[in-house]
Amino acid sequence: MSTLTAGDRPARPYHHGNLRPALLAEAVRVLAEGDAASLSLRELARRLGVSHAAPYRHFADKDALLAAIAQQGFELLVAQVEAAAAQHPDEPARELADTGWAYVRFALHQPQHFQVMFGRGAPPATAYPEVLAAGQQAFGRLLRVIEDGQRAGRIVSGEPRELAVAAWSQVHGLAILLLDRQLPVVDEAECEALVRRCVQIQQVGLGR
Amino acid sequence: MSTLTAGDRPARPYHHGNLRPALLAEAVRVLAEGDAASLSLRELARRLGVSHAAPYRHFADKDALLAAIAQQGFELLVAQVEAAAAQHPDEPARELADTGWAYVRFALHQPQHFQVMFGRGAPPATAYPEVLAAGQQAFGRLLRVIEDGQRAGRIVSGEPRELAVAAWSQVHGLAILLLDRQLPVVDEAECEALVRRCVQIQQVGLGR
DNA sequence: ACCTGAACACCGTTCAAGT
DNA sequence: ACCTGAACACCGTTCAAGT
Repeated sequence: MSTLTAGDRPARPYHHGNLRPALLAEAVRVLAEGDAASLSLRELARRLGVSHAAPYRHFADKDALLAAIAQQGFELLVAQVEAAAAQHPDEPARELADTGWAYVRFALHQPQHFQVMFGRGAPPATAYPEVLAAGQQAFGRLLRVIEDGQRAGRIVSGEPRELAVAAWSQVHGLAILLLDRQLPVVDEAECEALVRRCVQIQQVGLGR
Repeated sequence: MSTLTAGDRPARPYHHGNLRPALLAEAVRVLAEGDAASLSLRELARRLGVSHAAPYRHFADKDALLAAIAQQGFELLVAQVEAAAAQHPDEPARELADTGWAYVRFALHQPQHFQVMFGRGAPPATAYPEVLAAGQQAFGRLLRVIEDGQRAGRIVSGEPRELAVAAWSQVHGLAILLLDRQLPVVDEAECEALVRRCVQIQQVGLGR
């Protein structure tokens, strides 16, 4: 009874060794169906066939679990933005537009991560230095696009950090409003069109 | 014992009549110290000296209470944006900048309302038609600024709704990032400078 | 009409104790 | 080293019963 014969599959494969990654993966799965507030450590433990106290061996508390997911998210975001920016390195306008759309697409495709990274029940990033660092790396990537564009004479001169904040806040706002369903958009194609149009407006200028 | 003499103050003034507004006011007070997730109906009831079941006489559930606060928030926002926009009706660039700053200032000064209106544990606006309508009224106010500017020849031509979305997402992104402390800003003066600079960048155009 | 008290099914977190 | 089980102090929500 207490030993497994060859044909048996262990009923709870997470008992030893990989509970931490299993908790993270399961959390992302649960987040896909709800928000961070309705995610519970007890439910994760239940799903993984482990006692409700077991997660506390791997995470100090619920916020620490969320912070780990946020960090993961920033790494994914950096990778995707990087890939988008790399496609047209000598067309700054297009590079910026692709970068912006990659940002919003990430928010729409990985809402679980995005929601934990920003807004709602997200743990205050300031309390988790690794998360803060991951976020700044993503910002740094955008900064490079701006600086390259300035060198190529295709982006207005000015403090690059300010221009990057302007560009970031634009796409960040779009991502949030789209996720909150505050904009009348039905499918992803419409999303992309809207985002590219807004980025274009920002490039050309709203005033006259 | 069971009657109040002239000098007595009733220990629980909310027992009859005004529990609903009292709950809303107390909720805003509690939200000032935490987020929507950590607001509890039981705590509100406790603070108001009422049983934990009493709130359910006035709100179907916790989300309904939050939706009522969100609606209040949209009304406040519309009033403040309206006041800002009215100051320089014949200088569209300035009007747009003032409107944008009024939006972000609202988010910074009334974070309790802003958080419930957008993101985090906010009740899905789609479930509360009054909230949706209040939000659209705010958007409509911005739309008017854009259209007036176009008529005056100071804002680029194009679909006004698209231009309004671009402007909205810009300031909305700024508001969220500032509230999340993702931007290195220390006081309100710096916030205002940053917001006005971003709005200016959007007006002049990022590209060249 | 409005409020109470008990009840149910949940949480996060801690801690002694087990293997 | 990692996990369990009981325990504590909370939740949201419902419902019979009180005034």
